[in-house]
Amino acid sequence: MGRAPCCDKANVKKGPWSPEEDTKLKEYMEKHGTGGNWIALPNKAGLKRCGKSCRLRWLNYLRPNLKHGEFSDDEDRIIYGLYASIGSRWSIIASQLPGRTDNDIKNYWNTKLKKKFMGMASSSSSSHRKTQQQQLTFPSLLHNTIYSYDNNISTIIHHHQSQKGILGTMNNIHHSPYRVSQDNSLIMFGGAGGGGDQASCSSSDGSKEIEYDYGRSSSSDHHPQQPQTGSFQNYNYFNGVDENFQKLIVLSSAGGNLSSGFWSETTANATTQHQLDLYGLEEIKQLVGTSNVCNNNLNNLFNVDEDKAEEKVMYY
DNA sequence: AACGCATACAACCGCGAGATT
DNA sequence: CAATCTCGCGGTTGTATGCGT
Repeated sequence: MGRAPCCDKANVKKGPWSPEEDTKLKEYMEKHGTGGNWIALPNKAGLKRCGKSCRLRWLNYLRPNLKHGEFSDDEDRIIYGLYASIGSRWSIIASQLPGRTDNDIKNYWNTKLKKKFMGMASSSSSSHRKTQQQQLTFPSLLHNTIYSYDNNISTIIHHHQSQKGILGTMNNIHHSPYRVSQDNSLIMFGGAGGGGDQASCSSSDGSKEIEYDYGRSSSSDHHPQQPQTGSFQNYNYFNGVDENFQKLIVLSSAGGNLSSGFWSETTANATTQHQLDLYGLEEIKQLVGTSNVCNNNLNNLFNVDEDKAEEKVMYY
């Protein structure tokens, strides 16, 4: 009882596009556009291709103003930062990089950036062996990055924009790493529909580090104690901003495995994990102060009805 | 020169969400 | 309100090219 195929697979060409096909598609698109229907487009354009294939070819290769070639350092920085915050949401990441496609960025990440970053992360995760250079390099990429933000959270941003330490937030994304410098506490917004938001705080040498392992919103979410290969372990992310925060507060939407939140102490011999306590919405509002995080902001960030009180808050 | 492996990137596939019927 | 359709997304695969031996 599978889904009906989008086209007659027997009569469509697959594989690489020829220059002639490219020309046909390009000319058709420039004259007519999609007409709101990719499925019907191949017939109209005289192409023996599946509509999906046409769409992909156009979006990833033929459409105007696409950038090809090397990614700049700025683009690297943005990809790093966004992947750190939201994971592999390539379309959202692409929306922050004009001229780049999600496919481009995905390929670039998988083939180059991931290795570059994992090298940095693996060396930094052995925090005791961290060099000063490593501590400085990665956070400095992100330190002053302020992404675009929507009006719903502008209050927060404006309140803190002038203060050192703000890492920024992203348009329409409610999982923004975020630091409240007042009273030296640090708040991180986590939250994804299916759960999978993990955050931990580890302390090995007296300093505090945040490990924010942003999982995927699926039932296969990995456990924070077992960081998923390829996921972002930004030990240094906050560490580079301020090592002296006193509190870690994680705000997250309903669902998921918030109860698995923990912080850990690591010594040469062992790692001791400590469960995080859960606090309710009202409590966190008292802790943080509604001038910093107002109801609307919370609701917008979490996209839930406050009355349902589904938000859970971890407070360390 | 030939081979095999690694890399880069284009393209495909299945699925979920939202729109439409 | 259910069934169907289309779009868009993210994971994966396929293929061309580069590089080392």
